[in-house]
Amino acid sequence: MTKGRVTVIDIAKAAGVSKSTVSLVLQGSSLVNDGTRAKVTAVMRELGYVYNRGAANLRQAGSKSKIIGVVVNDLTNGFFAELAVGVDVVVQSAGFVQFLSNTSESLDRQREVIASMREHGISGLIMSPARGTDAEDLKPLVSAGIPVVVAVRSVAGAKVSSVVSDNREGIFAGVRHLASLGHRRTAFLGGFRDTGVFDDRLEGYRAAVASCGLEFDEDLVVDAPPSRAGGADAVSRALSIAEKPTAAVCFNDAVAFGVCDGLRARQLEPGRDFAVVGFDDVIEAKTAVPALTTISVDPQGMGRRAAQLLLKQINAGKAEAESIISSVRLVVRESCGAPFHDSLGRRQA
Amino acid sequence: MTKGRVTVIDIAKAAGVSKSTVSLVLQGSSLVNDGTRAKVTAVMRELGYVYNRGAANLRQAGSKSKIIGVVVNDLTNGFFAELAVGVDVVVQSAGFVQFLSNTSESLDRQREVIASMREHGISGLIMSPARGTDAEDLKPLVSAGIPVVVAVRSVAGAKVSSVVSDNREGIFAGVRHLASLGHRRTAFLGGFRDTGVFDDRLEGYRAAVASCGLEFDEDLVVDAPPSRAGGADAVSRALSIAEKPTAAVCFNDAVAFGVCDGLRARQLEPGRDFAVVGFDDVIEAKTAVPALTTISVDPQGMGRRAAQLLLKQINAGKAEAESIISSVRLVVRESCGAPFHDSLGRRQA
DNA sequence: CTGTTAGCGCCTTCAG
DNA sequence: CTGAAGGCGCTAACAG
Repeated sequence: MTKGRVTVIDIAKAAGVSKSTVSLVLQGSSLVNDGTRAKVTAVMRELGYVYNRGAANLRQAGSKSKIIGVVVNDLTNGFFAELAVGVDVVVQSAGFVQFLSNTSESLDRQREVIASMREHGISGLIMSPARGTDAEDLKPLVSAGIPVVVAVRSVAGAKVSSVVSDNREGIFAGVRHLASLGHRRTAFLGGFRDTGVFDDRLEGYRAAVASCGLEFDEDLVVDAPPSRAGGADAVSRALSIAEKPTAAVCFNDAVAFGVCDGLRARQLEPGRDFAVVGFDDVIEAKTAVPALTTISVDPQGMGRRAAQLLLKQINAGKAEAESIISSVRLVVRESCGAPFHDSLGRRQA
Repeated sequence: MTKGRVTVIDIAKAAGVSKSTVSLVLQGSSLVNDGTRAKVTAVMRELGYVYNRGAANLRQAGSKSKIIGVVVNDLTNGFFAELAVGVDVVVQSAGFVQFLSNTSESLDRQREVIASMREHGISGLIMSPARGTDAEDLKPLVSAGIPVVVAVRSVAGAKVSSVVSDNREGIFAGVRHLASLGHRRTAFLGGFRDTGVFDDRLEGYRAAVASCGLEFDEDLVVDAPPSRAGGADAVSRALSIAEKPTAAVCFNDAVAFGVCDGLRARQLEPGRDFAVVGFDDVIEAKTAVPALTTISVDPQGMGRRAAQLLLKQINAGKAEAESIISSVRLVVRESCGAPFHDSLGRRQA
């Protein structure tokens, strides 16, 4: 049974037709007699034939491999896992399969996996780039005519399509929401300063502060790793300054959770003693009993959109880069309350 | 620059050697002059040559495609995302790439992706099977000589290797831990009854109850979807019975979080008014300020082990199925306390 | 509608 | 150490 692979020739012989006929059946061509087709498919099933895409792909001039590469900076982060799932959904239903690799924010690793993917002849690439990714890194891809879509994080100067969320607007809305509840000192917590996403969100923060007639205070911007631990750290630093904030918008939900941890460690109840707004809506937030008000982006949706964009470009042969800014939504959870605070972060009345 | 693909012929011509020489260089053969090798590699870089694995693979009799398939039932679940990352780590460092697909527990989808992967000539498959996966589903793979490793969930009757955690022992330890703290009525919450994992864990529960000289009460076993919402539901059902439990071991961490949600909704503080033990250690638990005592399994570690096992089998050509039972660890978090309770779940003293 | 004839890009003899 | 053939499994023209 394991006597070498079953090929079109085998099934042609067994079905008493020629290989070309088999090939036509394989491609669902209408040029073949229904009876013949039935017989051929029957034989294929019987012999346990499996199509060899590698060979087909080799023959077919171009490189329509039906495989698309997906590179993610941190699959361990629920947000990116959801993104990958979103991509997978449309990729799968389009008859493609996805190479998925995790870079753990390592540029070297990213280079390696992209190289490896190229060797396998991917017909397109979707990536949420590792921090520090340069337009130069994508250069070889685009000059080889491989469509690329970057997601979540954009790569400055790269002539590729992108799907990013409306970072500026999200934070803007969050800060204004808090301001409308009476908060006059809202901190911006978490995130790495060397990223475009941080820049965009910080810009939203500044804009909102300005538009509310408040004063921008550099001390209220506390960078930290975008993790739960980072959030706990950030809030403790934020609360150690003279004029304490009474609320915070967080770089992402992981940070927000960490901020809650940090608050509780100081006997402050998030949502009651200190208002917290998260960003990104990772898994926990979705499946949870409401805990935080969040600026919600739909990672699966972004993944789907990125994949659709990529497929469009693959099918179109060649199209210029296109950018999608995925809109965000402020989700106010009733249960987290919206207290007014004094300048020490204590609840008023 | 996009004038068709650069092939070995192109680079041979440009370097003034024959294609075979180039081929030898590609495989790092020692049969080639150092000077020649240098020149060839230089030309390769210059012309932007990319190795075509598809073609190589086609020629090389067998099907050592350097790609391994990974099928996961729910990538959205941090546990499985970690598993995939673990697999990726060793797969990548072995020079393979991974096809990763998500089945969302759909058997149809699972069949499709496996078929698709076969067409692409995967040299091995790692899967955490969708619920209801049958030994029959894996039959074609094994009879085609493709090594398969199932992870997390075993498939009864399938002659494939597996890497599962010690479910029985984990729950056993959890229940005994609670008993040692004085809990005499510990519930077992969450999980689907139609899975082998549930069976194993339930068996551990029964064994522990017996070994502690307690009475087994069917009412204390509450099945529910292994999600946060399921956990909230399960605990509310568990607390609605006459003789209330004072503690619970949970099917997994998602359930445990849900249980905490449910407790808080009833003004009970988890860890103080009701002891909760989680299982699986998904991301939240690891990055969190300690919240729960958990029965900890290391999903990345399982992924790594599964991948190593698979690679071993791939390299060995053929080996019989091998099973690894990944040990678990009871992690007691100080901060969650270990209170004694009365039969109403109220804290004593 | 079906059979024949060439290769896709690469790797493996097998001689030079 | 290098060059010349042949073929992996499949598809793309053409003939029949």
